[in-house]
Amino acid sequence: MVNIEKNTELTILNAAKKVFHRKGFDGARMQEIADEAGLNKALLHYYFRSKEKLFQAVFEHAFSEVFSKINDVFHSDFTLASKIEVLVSYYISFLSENSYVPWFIVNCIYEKPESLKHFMETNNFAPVSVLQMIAKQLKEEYNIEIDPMQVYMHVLSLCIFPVIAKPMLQHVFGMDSIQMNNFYDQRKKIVPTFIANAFNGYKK
Amino acid sequence: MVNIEKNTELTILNAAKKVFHRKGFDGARMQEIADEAGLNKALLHYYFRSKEKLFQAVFEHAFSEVFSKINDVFHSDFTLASKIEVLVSYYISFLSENSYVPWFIVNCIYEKPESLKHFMETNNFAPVSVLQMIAKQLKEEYNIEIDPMQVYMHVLSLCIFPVIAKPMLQHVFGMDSIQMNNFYDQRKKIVPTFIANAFNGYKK
DNA sequence: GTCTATACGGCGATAGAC
DNA sequence: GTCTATCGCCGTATAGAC
Repeated sequence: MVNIEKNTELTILNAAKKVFHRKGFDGARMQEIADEAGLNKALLHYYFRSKEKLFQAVFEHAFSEVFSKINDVFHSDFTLASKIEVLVSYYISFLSENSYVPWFIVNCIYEKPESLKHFMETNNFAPVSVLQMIAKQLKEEYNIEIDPMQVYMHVLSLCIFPVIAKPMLQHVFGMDSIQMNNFYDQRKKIVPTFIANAFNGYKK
Repeated sequence: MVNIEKNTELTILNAAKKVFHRKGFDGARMQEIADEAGLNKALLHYYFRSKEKLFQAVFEHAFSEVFSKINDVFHSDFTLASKIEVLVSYYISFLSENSYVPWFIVNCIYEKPESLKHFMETNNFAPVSVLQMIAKQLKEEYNIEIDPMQVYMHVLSLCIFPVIAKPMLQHVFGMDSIQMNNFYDQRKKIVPTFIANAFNGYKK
């Protein structure tokens, strides 16, 4: 592999990202990361003391990439339906092109829950305000009073699960890559419509 | 641990189930399974030749437990809304009490896709007929014509993802076990209502 | 900073006594 | 069938030359 990056540290980090995303923590090998980076195994330990530390760096990057978007969108100034439309569209695009990311995050949380705890402590991430925002808009725009956490879960589920299940769709239903792309592309319209229809259903 | 089971093979299988579900394939240790079973490591190899074979046995059990229910319900004789209500209620109960199962299955599919392939080949599992059934009922009962795979994914997503995300809910929102139980219990009503509302929304 | 060589431990698997 | 002891490999981490 050609070393395009300016410095070695970044080369290692990018290689580690690829390998951890493919294999998870236990499955990844320092040797494989070294090969991917076109460097020597000893260098990984020179820059990041241990496999653990290297993993932590990769995890935090992936986690904030996914979760910062939610905060941004929900604290903007649009209707709930618009916010959901933007969020769903963004997620389905981003995640279906990086389909290892949601698996990676979920996998981390089961394999190494300390990673998430560490992330939560260092970045002071405040997801509760998102819930308050949802509750407020549900009440004002639809006159619905249900646990905003439930709605939050509906939205995340409909975006994230189908991406996690990608390999299952391939193997169980034999979908090829063109069918997959169509499927995710259609979902960008279908999911916001589905949610909006559901909200309107409560009104009557 | 007390050996309650009749035969050793079953003792090992149950221990293996617990450990694989906790740690995944790479994370699990044959020693840990032996300890969990209250038996010796060598015995695992006596009954199941290798770690691989033992894993395969555990995987197939978990996978068929989850997927056979879908087939049963969708080939029954009720309205689509009723089917979904039954399925959602069953899944949320079963999965929230066995929250490692969905993670385990997803994890397997990323870590060892051959496992799924092997399962599909030995049990001739036909999920396409479920899709045809959904399409038929959507048309007849709601006059909706959308890709049934999309609807199928909506249902699975809303059931399975919140269970996969359980550890995230605990760590990010600090929910305790009582709050979690309430949350999943409420979902049994909220999700079928949500879906039914959405379907009715297409009518107008 | 980057490399080669190697120490050290852990884990899957097997041999062999009972 | 069940156990103890041990082999042999592989993977993380480090020592040390350049």
